[in-house]
Amino acid sequence: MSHNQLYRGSLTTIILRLLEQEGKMYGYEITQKVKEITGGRMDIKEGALYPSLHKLQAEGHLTVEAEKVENRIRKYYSLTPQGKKQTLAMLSELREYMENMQAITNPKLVF
Amino acid sequence: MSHNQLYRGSLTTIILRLLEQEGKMYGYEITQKVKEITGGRMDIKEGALYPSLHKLQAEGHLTVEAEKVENRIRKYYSLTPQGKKQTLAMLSELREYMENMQAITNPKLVF
DNA sequence: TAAATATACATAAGATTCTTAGGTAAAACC
DNA sequence: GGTTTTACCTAAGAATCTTATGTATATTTA
Repeated sequence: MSHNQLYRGSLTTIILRLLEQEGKMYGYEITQKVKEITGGRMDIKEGALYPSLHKLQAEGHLTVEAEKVENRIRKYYSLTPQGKKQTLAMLSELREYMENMQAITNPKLVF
Repeated sequence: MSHNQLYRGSLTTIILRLLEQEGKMYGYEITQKVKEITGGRMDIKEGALYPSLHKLQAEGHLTVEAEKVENRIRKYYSLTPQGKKQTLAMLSELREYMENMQAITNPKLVF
């Protein structure tokens, strides 16, 4: 993801949020989208991405449909209703995480 | 830390930043401080904390001095010069992480 | 006053999530 | 024709955490 341990644990949130925005995406597309959005500062590794997608699918958060484009297979993933709920939950947890880390690293001044 | 995978990878940053602010702290004190700052929403587990402190010390980021208070041992940790550099580096990485996650989850509108 | 909780340290087994390294295959570029 | 890009995949090992357990003293509560 980025040589940086902080990214550990956030891949699921990223996948879900991108799918919520884009409707449906295939794996390789997700890696490129993340590079594009972050100006190359984040790099989703395929060894992390594909197992994550399979797990989300197994848990019922994603559905998949294969499509043949230019003689190559693409597997398009999209959110199930359960996956949409999960996305909202994880985005809310991300906000709470950031607030907590802000509170710890930038303590408010007490008079 | 918090049932939530997002926190995975941020313990080191938390320890270093608290030590930067407080000068010196002992392990148990760190767990209490984090609870206090986050209103109980974060809970550093001892099974994660102590190995982390030992690792930071082994890497040369922390020094330790034991002190006996009310017949109990406290191990006070403080930042080495190298640890201070590391703290700045990790805080900068935290900011970059948050900016990247913001960019992905709250995409700016393009007109 | 006895039991429970809080303070204070520690380690070990197992879970989870990642990186690294490898593999297959077709299209596009040089 | 060889390299890069596109597109999927898995397995071994690393890193970080949780859970469980252990030791020991002090304080609070029933």
